[in-house]
Amino acid sequence: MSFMIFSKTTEYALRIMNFMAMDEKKLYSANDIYENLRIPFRYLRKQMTILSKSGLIISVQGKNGGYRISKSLSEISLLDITRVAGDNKINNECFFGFKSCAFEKKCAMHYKWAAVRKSINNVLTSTTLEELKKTGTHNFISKNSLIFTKKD
Amino acid sequence: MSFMIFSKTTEYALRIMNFMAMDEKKLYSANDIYENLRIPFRYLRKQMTILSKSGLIISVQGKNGGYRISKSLSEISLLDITRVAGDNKINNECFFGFKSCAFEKKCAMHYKWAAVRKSINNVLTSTTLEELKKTGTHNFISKNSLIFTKKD
DNA sequence: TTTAAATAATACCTGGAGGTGTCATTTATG
DNA sequence: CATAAATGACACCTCCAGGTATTATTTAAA
Ligand code: SF4
Ligand code: SF4
Repeated sequence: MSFMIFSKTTEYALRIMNFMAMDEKKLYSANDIYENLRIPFRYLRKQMTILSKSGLIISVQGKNGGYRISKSLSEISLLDITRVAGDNKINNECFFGFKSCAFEKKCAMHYKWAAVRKSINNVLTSTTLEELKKTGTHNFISKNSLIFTKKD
Repeated sequence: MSFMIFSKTTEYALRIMNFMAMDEKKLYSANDIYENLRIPFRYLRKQMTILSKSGLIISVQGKNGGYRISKSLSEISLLDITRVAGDNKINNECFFGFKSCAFEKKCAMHYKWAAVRKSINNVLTSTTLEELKKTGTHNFISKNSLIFTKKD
């Protein structure tokens, strides 16, 4: 199952933050997010706690509690989000996955792959939630899908 | 542990093919490859069988047997190699990992990410083992490392 | 002050990628 | 033919990302 770039957890984090960016001042409950994104409820709860510990969102406990984006949308890049789910391995990595280069001279992939990595980093660094908010009509699955999974 | 592009198995396949490209006519035993790449021996054996079933290499059984690249180096692209280890998921995939798009209008990442995917595909499709062979001095770990792991 | 609605903490379960162990089969060579 | 050196087949183990289950804590509001 090779060739993925993001883990499922990272994808979840991206979807969640993108969804919450719809209204950056609103306090979203885990249930609100679940209803729209249908990420497995318990796992979603776990991720919300992690996101809040990361500082990207703040949590409010107790009745009518929930989560809110903690800073200006223009200050949150997609790279910031991908980083909370795991370590950004793409930066110091050889195309072949060698820990230290096996070759005396640079192989043909070295600079080509560096360029790929750079383009990924560029797009993740330069795209903010604010830009994302301006595009796309955010229906998520609630309108698109008639699949209703049970919460528990 | 997000952000990887290739699975370990795919990386192994790339290293193996790249190594065997040093001498495309030579019959390499699994042991030869192990001595140079130090991929866990039993797993390496398993992968060699898979590679040979894929048609990229042929296997010769019996004493003095081994493996040999099955066609011209210029006919084997890196994409061909990455494909044998798993399905090329990057092609039909949304940045957020949605199976079907959640939005009515394209989000800000849609075309940016398509460009990233395209650049990855370009480099994998256009780089062949032949090109790889021309660059890099192939020492692999045998010269670089003094770590000798036991085979069994 | 009691209740209900929310998050937090913690432990556990599961499937699959990566890795091992064992035996069977093939074939060159003495 | 007998042996040794190679690959093939197949079952098993291990670890961890992803997913569940349960109980504790916080707090608004009836
Ligand atoms: S030269 Fe090739 S093998 Fe060496 S680090 Fe760069 S990509 Fe990896
Ligand atoms: S528009 Fe955005 S959400 Fe929709 S498929 Fe493209 S990248 Fe995914």
